[in-house]
Amino acid sequence: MLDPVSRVRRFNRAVTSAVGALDNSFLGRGRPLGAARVLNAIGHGRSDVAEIRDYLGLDSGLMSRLLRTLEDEGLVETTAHADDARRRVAKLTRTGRREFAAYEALSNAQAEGFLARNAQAEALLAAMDMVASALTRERVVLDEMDPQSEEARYCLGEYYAELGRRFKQGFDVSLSRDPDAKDMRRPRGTFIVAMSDTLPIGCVGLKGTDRGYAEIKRLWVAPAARGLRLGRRLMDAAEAAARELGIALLRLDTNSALPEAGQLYRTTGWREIPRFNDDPYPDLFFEKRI
Amino acid sequence: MLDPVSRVRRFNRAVTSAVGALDNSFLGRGRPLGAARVLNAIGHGRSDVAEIRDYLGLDSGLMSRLLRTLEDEGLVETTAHADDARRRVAKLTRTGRREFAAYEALSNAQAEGFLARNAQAEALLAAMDMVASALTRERVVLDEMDPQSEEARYCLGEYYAELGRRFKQGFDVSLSRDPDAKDMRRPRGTFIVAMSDTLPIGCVGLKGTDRGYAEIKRLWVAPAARGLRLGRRLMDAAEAAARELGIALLRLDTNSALPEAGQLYRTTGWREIPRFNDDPYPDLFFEKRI
DNA sequence: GATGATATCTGACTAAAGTCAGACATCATG
DNA sequence: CATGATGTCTGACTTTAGTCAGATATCATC
Repeated sequence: MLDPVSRVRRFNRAVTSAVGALDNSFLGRGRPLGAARVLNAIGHGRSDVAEIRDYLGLDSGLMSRLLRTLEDEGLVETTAHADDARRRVAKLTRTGRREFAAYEALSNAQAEGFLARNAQAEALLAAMDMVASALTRERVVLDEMDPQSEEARYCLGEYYAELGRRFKQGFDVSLSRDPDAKDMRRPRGTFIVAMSDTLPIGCVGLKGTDRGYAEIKRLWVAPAARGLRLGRRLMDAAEAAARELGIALLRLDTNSALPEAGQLYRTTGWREIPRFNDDPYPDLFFEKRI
Repeated sequence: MLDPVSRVRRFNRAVTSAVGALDNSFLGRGRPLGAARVLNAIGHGRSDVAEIRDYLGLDSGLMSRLLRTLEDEGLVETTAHADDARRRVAKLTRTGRREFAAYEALSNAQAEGFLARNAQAEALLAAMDMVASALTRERVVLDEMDPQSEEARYCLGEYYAELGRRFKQGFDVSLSRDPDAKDMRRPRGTFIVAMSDTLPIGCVGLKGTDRGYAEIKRLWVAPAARGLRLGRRLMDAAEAAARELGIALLRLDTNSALPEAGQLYRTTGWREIPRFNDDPYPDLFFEKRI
């Protein structure tokens, strides 16, 4: 009853019935679930027919028929793909967008209802983030993004907030050497965000300099995503990007108040070096030749 | 993307696909999901056909046919109910138990695999408990149980551990007036456990005395279940039980290090009274006439 | 023991989901 | 431009799920 496996299974039972309830509310719009799922996949930006089929795990025959019924209802239009006329691209018509919005409203209402029923919403959301991150860990994708994109700014905000909590003296961005966004764009550097579905759960910056090396900056992993070895994946991706950009030497600075970071660097081929800048926050400096 | 509703919806998507994967592994045993579900419901102790039908939300015709296919496979036997021959009772045959065990093994393997893939298992399990409790809050049932049952002892263990964390000086059960189990059994008193599915998530004891009042003891709500107003429900149930037992006056002691408890008592008709025992831990005393 | 209620079962459906083989157009390649 | 590969579509299925109207047996009650 109380062993870990039972707890996981209790969780499974609880969410199974919640998921079933949401499916039921979708049926309320008088369309079989299969068609509703295709409509929603298109609404969420999946346009390539093969991609949708793959995402929903449908047979090509079935997929084709579902698309046909949506076309007959006037909700979807399909056209040949611009680069390859064998492939088909689906998009919503005006009516289709309206119908999609109705499904979105159902989903949102369900989520809002759930939140409204529960006090302690923040603790609950943090728990849901954690579970969702663990469930989708195989599907975390690392995307290179502009350091001023919404996703990147979210990560950086969380990162600064965490430093503020972790450092005894707090953390004030303006005192730190805040890297210029332009140094973290190709071809000088890059900025990588780890996305779990639509939620950014980690980031790392590669900042180009004119001093014969590039710096790793802003490595952050969301609390909900710790234990998934995401820090390592982000560092690997940053190194790979550096190699692509012809960078041979990497440096970084960190603080001993972040022991898990130091640990990661030490076990992945970085070696400690003397201070190489005058930023007030770091007290540990590393270098890696790649 | 980052608003609460989106986070809930991301969670929904994550668990939807996890649930789908488990359903798929069930299909691997060559039996449609409907039949597998009935078999598993019986295996988990639901024997009454009407109860299973209700639990799974099936039409009586469909239920009947699913039972027939399981009987034809030799997995299930149905007999008339001892008290009412209209009702049917299903039980697994020897082969049925073996088949049920195979499904259990699949579920367990899935859960174990999930746990094995994730470090930080305890944090993750706590998060899953919290989410599951929130999802099933309408289905929390309060059961009177023996204070020495496994469920009760689990609750008490968690309760003591929490006091140890909350009290500056720690908490040692042996120093406290640990109520005798026999005082928390009918007809002197009772012990109530809040069960969410198979997990105990809260408890309260009603301890009979020979001093003209009964005491409320061991009110505990699992961290994962806070915010569900469970404390209030437990107290209401304890009062109702006291009334049933002809008890007119209730007392309890608590500690100001547990502010949410004091808050609950004050808002539910309890009034503070002078110390009425010499237990070293409490510093607040309440009374309520019912 | 007649009567209405209850629990299950059967027959006769429909709808939805899924499978599979081939048809057809298009693509990449030599 | 012939050839094999790829992506989608159609037709012809099967299986699963679900619905509904009686039929049948049993129960509680008068």
